[in-house]
Amino acid sequence: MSTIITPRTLSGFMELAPQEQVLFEHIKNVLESTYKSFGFFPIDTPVLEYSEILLAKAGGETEKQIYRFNKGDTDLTMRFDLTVPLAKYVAKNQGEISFPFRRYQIGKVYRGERAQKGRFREFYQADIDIIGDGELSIINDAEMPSIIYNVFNKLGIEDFTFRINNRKILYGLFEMYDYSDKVTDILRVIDKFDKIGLENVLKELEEIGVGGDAVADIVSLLTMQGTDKEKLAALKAHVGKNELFDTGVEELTQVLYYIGRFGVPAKNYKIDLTIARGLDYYTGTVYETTINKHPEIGSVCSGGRYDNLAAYYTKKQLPGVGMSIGLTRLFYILNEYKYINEKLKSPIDVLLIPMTDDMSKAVETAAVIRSSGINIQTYLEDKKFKQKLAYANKLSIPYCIFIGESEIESNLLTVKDMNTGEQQSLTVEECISTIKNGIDEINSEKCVIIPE
RNA sequence: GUGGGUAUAGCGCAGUUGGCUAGCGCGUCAGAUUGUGGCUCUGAAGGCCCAGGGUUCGAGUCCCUGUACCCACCCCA
Repeated sequence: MSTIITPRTLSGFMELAPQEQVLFEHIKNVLESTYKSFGFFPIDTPVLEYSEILLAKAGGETEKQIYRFNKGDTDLTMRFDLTVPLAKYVAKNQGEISFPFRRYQIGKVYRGERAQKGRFREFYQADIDIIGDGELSIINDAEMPSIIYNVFNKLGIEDFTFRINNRKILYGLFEMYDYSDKVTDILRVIDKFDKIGLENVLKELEEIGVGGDAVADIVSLLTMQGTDKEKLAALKAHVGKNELFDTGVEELTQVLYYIGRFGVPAKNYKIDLTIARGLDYYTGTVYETTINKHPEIGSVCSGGRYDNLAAYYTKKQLPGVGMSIGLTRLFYILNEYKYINEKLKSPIDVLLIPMTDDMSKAVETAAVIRSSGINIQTYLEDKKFKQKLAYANKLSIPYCIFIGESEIESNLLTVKDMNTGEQQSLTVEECISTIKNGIDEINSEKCVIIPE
């Protein structure tokens, strides 16, 4: 015998059991249908691109985390997000696209970093972006979270918070105080405020050579507690000294004004001036979203506004705004903490169990039932009756139909509801409507059930 | 890339001061008068104890090296 190779999967690559995969697909479908309901078209771009395309802007951290290799003379890179490929796509097809261009894309992306709890090397992103031709209304920045709100709402996730900021405020503020050259470092430290607290933030800032009263003032402004109104008021007190800052404050005010009009409840969003992250192409509004019960896993949906995404590929000015759900991470949280509705884990509605040697009646009946839109499998193997039932049970199939001699004789089917254990004799038509009602009831349930 | 931890059955884990013929739970498979699953009971299959070297009469247990994985940092969805 030849050598056995241990079957194993790379670290950081999620591989699901079939029943979990069904739940994953359910969630994915909710995202997709919701995105469509807001007027987004799907696109799909390759997993591999020329390195020069994907790395046009990159540099720094992203470059280190990239999967890159050569095939022959071609320098290839695996996409690490869906936004850069979108930029290429829009630049390449700008002649055919009708602006504003609303597209969604759900696909796997790759980052060669160390895997961790809730952090993967291969993961799904579910992006929505709106790209404008030359200009794009700030109101789009308020619509974005409302779309994600709808997604979460449909899934059954209610306890989450959009944390919203505007980078112009941050950049303007640091311009005011002549710290422009150190913005990136400063923001990285301030971003840790939630984790390490005010004192450590100030200490770390001093370590990177940024200290004094001016810095303390900025930090206390950015980390101030209070309502959104109070934060906006505090920001407005600084208006008039820096144009960029003023624009940022104005934009944030607009976004906050409209987000409620788009139907997002006040409990689901707030200003957080310490948010600065996301890839560095963001230039205005930025968002981060956390499931309130599991902040340790990090953001499940981030995004923001970019003034000119495709600058590397075209001279045309193409501003956009987008958000991206980290679907793999979201699923990981929901699955890990058993928040997913187990009732949805079978793609099979009915298992038809024949009890005669001749299966013709069973096979024919299954075809009739299937044509009515019910997912049905016929159990064809020669096993004991209880094993057939156990099979249905293990796969969480909600209904079984038995066809034996007495059923053939009476021309009625025995239908068993696997949850209640109840059985009844029904005609094919009755059987179809009974099962359909049951299935509809199950499918109307939410995917996610998070206990209080 | 930096720091810490872990490596024993498909999965989750025990293995006490070196004495192992290596166990337990879950899962898998098979049975408990052959048209009724989940619960229970009985039984079975399944391990080069991560790899290589060393100490020892004797190593799953101790030491060294390597590798893989996990956690944290960094960064991010």
